[in-house]
Amino acid sequence: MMITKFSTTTLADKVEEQIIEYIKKNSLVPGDSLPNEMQFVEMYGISRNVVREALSRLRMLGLIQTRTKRGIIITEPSLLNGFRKIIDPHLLSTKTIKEMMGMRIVLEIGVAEFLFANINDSDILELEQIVSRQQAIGINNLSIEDEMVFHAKIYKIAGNNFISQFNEIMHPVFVFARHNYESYFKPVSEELNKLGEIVTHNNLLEKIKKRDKYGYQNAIRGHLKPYWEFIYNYPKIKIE
Amino acid sequence: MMITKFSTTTLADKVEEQIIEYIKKNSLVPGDSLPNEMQFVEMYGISRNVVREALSRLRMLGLIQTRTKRGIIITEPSLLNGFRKIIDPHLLSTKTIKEMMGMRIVLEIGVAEFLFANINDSDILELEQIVSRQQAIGINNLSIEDEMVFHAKIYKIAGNNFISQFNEIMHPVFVFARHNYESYFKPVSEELNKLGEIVTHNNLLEKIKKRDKYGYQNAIRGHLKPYWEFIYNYPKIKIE
DNA sequence: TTATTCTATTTGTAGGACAAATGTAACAAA
DNA sequence: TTTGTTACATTTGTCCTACAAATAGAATAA
Repeated sequence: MMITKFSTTTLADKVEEQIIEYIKKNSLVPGDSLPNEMQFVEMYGISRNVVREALSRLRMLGLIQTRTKRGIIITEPSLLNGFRKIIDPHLLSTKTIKEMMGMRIVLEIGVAEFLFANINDSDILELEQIVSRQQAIGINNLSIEDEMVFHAKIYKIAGNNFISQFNEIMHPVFVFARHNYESYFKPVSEELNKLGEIVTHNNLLEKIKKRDKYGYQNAIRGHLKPYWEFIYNYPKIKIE
Repeated sequence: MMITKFSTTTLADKVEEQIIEYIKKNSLVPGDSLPNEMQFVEMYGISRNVVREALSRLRMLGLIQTRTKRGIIITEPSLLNGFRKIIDPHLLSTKTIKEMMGMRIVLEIGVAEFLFANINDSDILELEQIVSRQQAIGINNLSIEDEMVFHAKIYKIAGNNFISQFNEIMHPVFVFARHNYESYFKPVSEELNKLGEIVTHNNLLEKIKKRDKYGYQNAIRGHLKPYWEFIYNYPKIKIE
């Protein structure tokens, strides 16, 4: 098998780069307008198709908006648009999925900083409602969507919209992973259960009520233990 | 001023969506090939230009590769390609920049989990070298690039490539912020200095050597205090 | 001054043409 | 038969022209 020649840069690739460069060079900010298509055609000596391909990409990323007659306007890009589009777990390697899980653990632990800085009594009330609803369902019947409600609320309290979005976008990866690698996750969960090491949302909530940040971070670590195991040990099955 | 009608979905938008849908519906994975351009033209009853615009976007995201005669092949997308392209700090609102800073704090705190799980003696040796080189330069002469070398190494030890990349991509935002909001950061730093609360890389390294995770997380919090201040207090200047 | 109409401009879409690359088949040579 | 070469057909990459749809701004009317 030949080594893949990956040097297939098209004109659209170059023009895309040039236009981004143009924005930076001229210190354009959201609200400013760009040259129109034909001007780019003349500037770079290429066909309108190519310009349109490049602009189409920037449009998708939310970097520009286009309107007839008005031309092209720069907008504040929605940072995670591209990310959202391509996160199809089926397309990700196990390595990448492990990295997503690592990201999840890091975010959950780190976000506790902001969680405990911001939380107030009414937040705790809402968390209690979520938890009691979930206890009614029963821990074993909890779907991953139910599971996520609690964590989404945590992120919301932490007050960082970007991180909330990020977590929401990664969510399908975890759903997929726990389904696709069920033969791994199931015995791990059972083992943890046997050892009495399952950490529930209620356990997390207890720490939150006590405003015990370190306790919470510890508990989160336990709560996400199956991911940790997966990252370090898959495909071997082993619990320390 | 009129309310912006944002419903300008073009055919390219729709076709892009359709093709992503096509991939999911048919459970295609990296290595599989897609219908060629003309087949999409017929499938959706549109012009080749539109198909090419849509494919051009997917190509940019790293979701597909195209080669003459061979057609279109699905590849594992590089998750952060789109993100990397649009992170131009000039285009970001202060709100978004604050969110990036929050992300930075969360990552640095959270990544300590993996840092302390993975670190070995040779890593510590390398960290010592980095720190002593930086001490030679002097803390006040440290450029933000120098500053970043230490943290990049931390992420590398933690062993999550995605997070490393993520941090690297966000880096210019911090460079920009500290430059653009210098009138805020400078007095904050001076105030911290007066209070003797500056946390250096050397301080961090001490905690690492003692394998003191909680101490490290605490120290990181201090190290990133200016960002924390910015998030909560900008444009007001205030240190608790 | 205000409301309406008209016009010119700009993006969105379609379709044709050809160049460049290359997988595949046909053929030739060992 | 196997291997190497050549020719062909297919597919992407680029360019071009044309027209529809939308609309900012000018011209006009009330």
